[in-house]
Amino acid sequence: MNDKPRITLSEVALAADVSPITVSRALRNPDKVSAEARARIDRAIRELGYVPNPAARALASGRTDVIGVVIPSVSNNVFADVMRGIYEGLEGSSLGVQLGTTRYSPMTEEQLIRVFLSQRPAGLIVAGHDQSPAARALLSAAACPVVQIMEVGPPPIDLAVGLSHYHGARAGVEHLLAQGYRAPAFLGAQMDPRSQRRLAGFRDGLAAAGQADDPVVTTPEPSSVSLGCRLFADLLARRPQTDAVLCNNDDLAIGVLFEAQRRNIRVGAELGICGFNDHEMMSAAEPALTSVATDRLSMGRQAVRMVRDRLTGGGAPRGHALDLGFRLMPRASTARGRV
Amino acid sequence: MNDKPRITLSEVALAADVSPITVSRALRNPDKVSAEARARIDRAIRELGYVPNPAARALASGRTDVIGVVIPSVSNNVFADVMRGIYEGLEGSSLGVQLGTTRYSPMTEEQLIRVFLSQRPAGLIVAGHDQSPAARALLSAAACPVVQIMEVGPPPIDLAVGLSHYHGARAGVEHLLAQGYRAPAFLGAQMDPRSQRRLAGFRDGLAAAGQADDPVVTTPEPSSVSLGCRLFADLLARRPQTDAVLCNNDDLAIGVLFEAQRRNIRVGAELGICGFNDHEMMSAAEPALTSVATDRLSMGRQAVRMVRDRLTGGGAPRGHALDLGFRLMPRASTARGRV
DNA sequence: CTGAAAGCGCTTACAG
DNA sequence: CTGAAAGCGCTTACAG
Repeated sequence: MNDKPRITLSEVALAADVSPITVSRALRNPDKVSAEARARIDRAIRELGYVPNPAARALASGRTDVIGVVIPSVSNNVFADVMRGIYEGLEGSSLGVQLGTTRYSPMTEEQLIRVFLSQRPAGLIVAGHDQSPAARALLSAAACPVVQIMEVGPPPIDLAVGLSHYHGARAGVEHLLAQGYRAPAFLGAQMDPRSQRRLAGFRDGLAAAGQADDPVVTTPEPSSVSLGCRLFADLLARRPQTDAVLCNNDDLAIGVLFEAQRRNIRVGAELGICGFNDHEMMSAAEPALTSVATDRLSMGRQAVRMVRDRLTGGGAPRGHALDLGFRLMPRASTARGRV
Repeated sequence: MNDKPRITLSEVALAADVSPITVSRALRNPDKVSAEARARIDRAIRELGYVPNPAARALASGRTDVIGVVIPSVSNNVFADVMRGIYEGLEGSSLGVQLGTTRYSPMTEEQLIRVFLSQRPAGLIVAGHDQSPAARALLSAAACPVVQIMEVGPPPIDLAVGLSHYHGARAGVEHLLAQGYRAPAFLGAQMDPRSQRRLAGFRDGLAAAGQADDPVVTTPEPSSVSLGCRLFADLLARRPQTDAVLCNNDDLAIGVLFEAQRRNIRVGAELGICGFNDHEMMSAAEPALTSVATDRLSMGRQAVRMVRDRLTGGGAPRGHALDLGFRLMPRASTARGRV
């Protein structure tokens, strides 16, 4: 591995016959440098293949061109979508991403926030509102914009973008009841704070409709299609009269669909299924599955936009929360009348 | 946003009554510092809440504690799994991840590699073997370990871990033929280099069995379940005698399953379906779907391990490629005899 | 529009 | 086992 000596800003300056400061300026505020100087500098940069050293820049300026992103997991397709939105939002900027995953542990999250903040990032994007008190204190005192994503409702530490999971789930259960299902149940995995809020929405929706029992099957295990099969089997064993399920997310809903098919239960007519997030596969399924649609992509995009707006001087004031809402997508899986 | 002045190494040194160098050493090689000094330093660090400045460290040492990861996309669940493996492999180290996505563009990939390399990362993990010539040149000259993931076969630039997509797909089509299907077809989306290799494996497998026609439907669009439905519909319109499909990946296979159900085609008996990767949902589906299993998680883990081993002095020699293999998982969707 | 000086917070050899 | 000196490659005020 050869360590070819890097080209530095001073060498560019020498080649362009200006001072290093002027090169630095040409890189950051090109319009504050004369056109002639700029031309010579650009040429020198190109010919020498100069690439700025971000560590030196960060040390000298006390800032970094990196947005820290702290999420529970990358292999959860909800966060995968959010990440894609973040990358899309970053396009055209020189900002990079430093990604950390908490595996749903507030301790790990706090540790990551501490480390990320110590690098003086350009901004921080963190999932949810349930940080540890110490983490919240760090974020409140942060010298950069902080965006809490996924959820709105609790007052943001700085900025927030997301939706109300409580109301999304409540809309789901209300839809099931409106379709004429009498004994809806809730299936949940992972049970992170957003899932808890969805469960609360489900319970309140049921209670408002005068339903007394509490038909809920949850597990802390990470969500999956096969888990959906298992949870549904458990549910039927414990509460055979169940005629509809609101699933914590779409994976579980697909699992319920498969398990119902295995048992020759007619989905729609005999069993209503509603998912959450409206993953692309929901509308492709047979029968098509009802879900509560969320816009993970724009969640990521908007989070980056909020950081970028702050960086360019403007941006929303501290305390601003952007509610992206949700949309119930009724499909054949909750069409009780039909068939 | 208050900019509270950071604690520096010198302040820790002052508090611990040693020189800054000793603090630095205690941080990097604790066993080269006396136990007493170490105790005082640890205490000072804790009490002052000192966090090292990575930019200063990077500038002074010419190195960074970050592994650059360059992949096509984060919202593809194959890469999501790989990323999780990478994070698992990182546990217990102080290394971070800088993630870049190429959106399947070799130009963007080259640009990312250039930028990442300019930051002198601890290592670089890049997807595939199809970098631009300029990118290959950069990687060959890199001062850090470079691991090409996803695939083995082409000689690695430095290190590689993956599997042969050609042989995986070939095993898939051979299985379909062995099960007695007469007219298998190939369905492909995205068609990145790995997909192309799978297609080649399919074609060679067919040809070896004496099949003359070339039943292939592909699209450059990103893969999805609904795309699987559409491609299968196209395929049936163009080649009604098709009695089995080898899908480029599991999303498409699930789409084929749903579309077959919609058309009352009996999966298994009338139509064989084989996916690729063996996503968790394949075994949960009804009927369970055959797939070629790949181990994305250990791909990520092993890639990190290779970097870490190099960093600690040892590690595999340049040119080493680790073949993780694949495993055909025969299930009901290709059980032609049954039903 | 341009530049000389100082400094960001560490680590690297080199001594002892 | 410990430390004094120099320097990594930039940017920040401050002048002019």
